[in-house]
Amino acid sequence: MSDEEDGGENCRKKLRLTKDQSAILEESFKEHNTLNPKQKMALAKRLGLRPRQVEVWFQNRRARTKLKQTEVDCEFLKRCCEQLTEENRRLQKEVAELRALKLSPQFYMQMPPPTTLTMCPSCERVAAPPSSAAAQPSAAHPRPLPVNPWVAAPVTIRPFEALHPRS
DNA sequence: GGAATCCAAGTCGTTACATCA
DNA sequence: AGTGATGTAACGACTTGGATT
Repeated sequence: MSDEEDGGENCRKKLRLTKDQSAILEESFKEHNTLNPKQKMALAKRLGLRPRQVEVWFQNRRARTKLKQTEVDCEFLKRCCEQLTEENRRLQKEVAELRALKLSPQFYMQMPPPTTLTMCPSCERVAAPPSSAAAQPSAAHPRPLPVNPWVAAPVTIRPFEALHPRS
């Protein structure tokens, strides 16, 4: 039931390529997503199509591949945004808690142990962490998101005594 | 500079399929 | 269960405009 090659002078629309034709085109597209004129002619001959049809198929395929990839990227960025929003919320909360602690120095001793940066609550200087590895992502705390320069790493403030030990 | 060619982007018309009354 | 109307995604083809040769 093939209406292939009706050969009319004004070969109007010929919709729906056969499964075999589509498969061969897909296979060829996987190898190279653009065709030079020689490849186009050869492929058209092999498929029993006009070179123009092969050309159009490749143009459409590129466009639709790009569209699909854009959708995937968009979805990924959406998830990144959600994660960053959540991290931002968490950090804001942490900052608020630390500010509250700063106003109540008697609670310094009850703070959890430091993990990353150290800061003197009086002079507000940040000291280098005991080990630089502590500031790096680890297997236990991977950072699956792409690097985002606008997102600061979590900050942990050390108690006053840690920066100004009594001799 | 103008013609020819290629490609991306946007669009249109058709087809296949799913859903519903 | 069969059927026609409707909506929608996929697809082939076309048009247009920019870039390149």
